[in-house]
Amino acid sequence: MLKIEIEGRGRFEVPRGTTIAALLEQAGGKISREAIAAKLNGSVVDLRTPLQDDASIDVVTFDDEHGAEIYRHTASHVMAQAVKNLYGDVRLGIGPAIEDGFYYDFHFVEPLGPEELEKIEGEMQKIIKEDLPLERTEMSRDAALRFFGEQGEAYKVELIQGLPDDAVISCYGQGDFVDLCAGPHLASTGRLKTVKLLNLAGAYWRGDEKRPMLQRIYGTAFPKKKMLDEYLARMEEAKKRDHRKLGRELDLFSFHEEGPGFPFYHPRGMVIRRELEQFWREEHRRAGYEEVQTPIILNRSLWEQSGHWEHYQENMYFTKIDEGDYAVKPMNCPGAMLVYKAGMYSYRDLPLRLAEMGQVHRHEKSGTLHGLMRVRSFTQDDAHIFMLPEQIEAEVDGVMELVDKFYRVFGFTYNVELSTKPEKSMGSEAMWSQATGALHAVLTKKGINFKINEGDGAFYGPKIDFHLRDSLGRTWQCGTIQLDFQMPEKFDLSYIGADGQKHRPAMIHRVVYGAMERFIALLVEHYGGAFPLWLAPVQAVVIPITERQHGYAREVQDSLQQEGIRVNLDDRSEKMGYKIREAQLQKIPYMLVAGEKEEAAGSVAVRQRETGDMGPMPLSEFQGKIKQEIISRGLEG
RNA sequence: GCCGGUGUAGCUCAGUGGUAGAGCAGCGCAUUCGUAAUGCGCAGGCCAAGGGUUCAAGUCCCUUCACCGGCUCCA
Repeated sequence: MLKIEIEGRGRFEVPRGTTIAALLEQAGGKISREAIAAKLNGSVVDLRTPLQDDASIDVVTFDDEHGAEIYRHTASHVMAQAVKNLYGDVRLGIGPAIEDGFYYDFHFVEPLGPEELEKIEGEMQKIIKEDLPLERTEMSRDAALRFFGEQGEAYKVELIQGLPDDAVISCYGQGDFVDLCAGPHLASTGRLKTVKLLNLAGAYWRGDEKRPMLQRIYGTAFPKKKMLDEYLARMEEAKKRDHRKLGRELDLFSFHEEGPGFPFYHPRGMVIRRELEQFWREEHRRAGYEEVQTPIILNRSLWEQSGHWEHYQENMYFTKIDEGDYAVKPMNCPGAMLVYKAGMYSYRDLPLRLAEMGQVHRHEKSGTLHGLMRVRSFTQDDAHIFMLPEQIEAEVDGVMELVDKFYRVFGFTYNVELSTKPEKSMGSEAMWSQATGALHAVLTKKGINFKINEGDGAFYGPKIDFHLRDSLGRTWQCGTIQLDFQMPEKFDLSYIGADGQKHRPAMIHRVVYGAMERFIALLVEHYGGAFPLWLAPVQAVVIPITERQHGYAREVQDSLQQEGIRVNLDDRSEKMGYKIREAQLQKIPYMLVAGEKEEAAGSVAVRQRETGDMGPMPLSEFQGKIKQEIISRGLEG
């Protein structure tokens, strides 16, 4: 008999070879119903695993770390089986679980239409009802290659060939469906409760655009119908926050066929942008930056010198002036180089922090454009820091602090990535490892959690990226800190050291917001259009109850306007309820109702967007209060 | 750029080969109202663009453009 300890349930004795599932059944209670897999001595295994030695077991349920992943991975296998049942002639790609769901990539002979999803879902239900056990089998590399080769599963064959020599090759099968898979999986298909196929998309095999494009079906699965409903409801809510929808509804910006990827800012969107810039200038002045501006169009020779001509050309726009070739800038750095070169610097002048709100143009592929998140013309809140080599760590640290300060003001949480040398790059291996090492050191020293993004650096240097999430959970790169030893070299930058000799400065490229466009898009989604007072395009609207108060309402408006408050007057011939409704929908922070009583008292009845009616308040008092709130930018102190 | 989908009034959407519709928004008139929609009326369209099939095309076919969901790429 084996002695098995079940975490939280005590010790059990079972004969050797008993499966975990059987043991859990013996243990009784909901544990056997809720178990998805088990941790056997620390590693996650199938419930169908037979026990061979004394061990301790920790049950994995849907809410545990790998629970949902295993659950949905099984769902993806069931989907693949359903697809094979329905459309025999189909080759399988890969089908992992992802955040909130799963997908499977297929190569169909005839492309699949979205109306087919329902049919596949129906077939999945059948398979679930059959409650087929998922059997794990291990096979030798040759056997596996033969097995999948005979079935014409070319992609699986490729996967097997790519496995390391010492890999255990395992398959999971349910019914007559067998898939290459490391597992673990649910014990049987019947353990799946609700599955839902969500959408259909194209995806390159192995994410490589030179390889065939497969069709990817996305879906999700939950152990309870209610959880699925909640998930779908959450997605619906998230769609309402989509900045493209709110941008139109709140009249912030627009796009036109005449300029795909080129945003048009409307007056209200422009207010947000200017407020962000103003805040940015204040903070950067405080952090020791000076501001410059460089031209949008510059001569080809500059781009050849910077390396953009060679490394970035496919993203650039070109034009001719007289007979000369010019490029529209895709980055601000070469301009900043020329600014630096216009002067003479001593080591005492460094670090020199030159900031630039620089509008750049990049030719992004048509399919990648996405509202304000991904555009072809955007303004970077750029800066180039020229410094002594020994100042690198302190400067990187300073920028990280600045980024953190900014994101905290807006209540964003972010994740950090370190991107290393890409294939297409300039500079020696030594330079790259020195620069990458420096960034790595600062991140480690600050104790920041970060992910390494192999090969994702800029062509001139490695970078630390800051990513924010949109309403649907997609992440977007915003802030970035790029360390660059290349440009100073290319442009022969120098400073005079204490020794009276010329030395080469190091340089950082960095943005905090990233791009104004993207950051605004994220703000719209983050706040659901209800901007904090200091950013709100319209901060207050005066609502007279009848025409008799129009004169007074105008006085109120004038008085607030004189104080620099963005205030509208709604003097249309509508009922108050109508005007309030509209102001609420426009997410205007304050509604100031001006009726007979208020006029007599020189007050306004204040209605706040979130809290509702706050009752009457003398106009002067409201004025002081709103001004204070604007100045504080919603921050404490 | 690639795969799939979608394009009808400012917005949201009906319209499945036989005379372009609704709600909201807009405009006009009436109404003068106390915290999320007052009533009546009037306008508003080269059905994304171009080509084709047909006696007849918003509707079927082709091409292009834009957008949406992904992939790739990136701030």
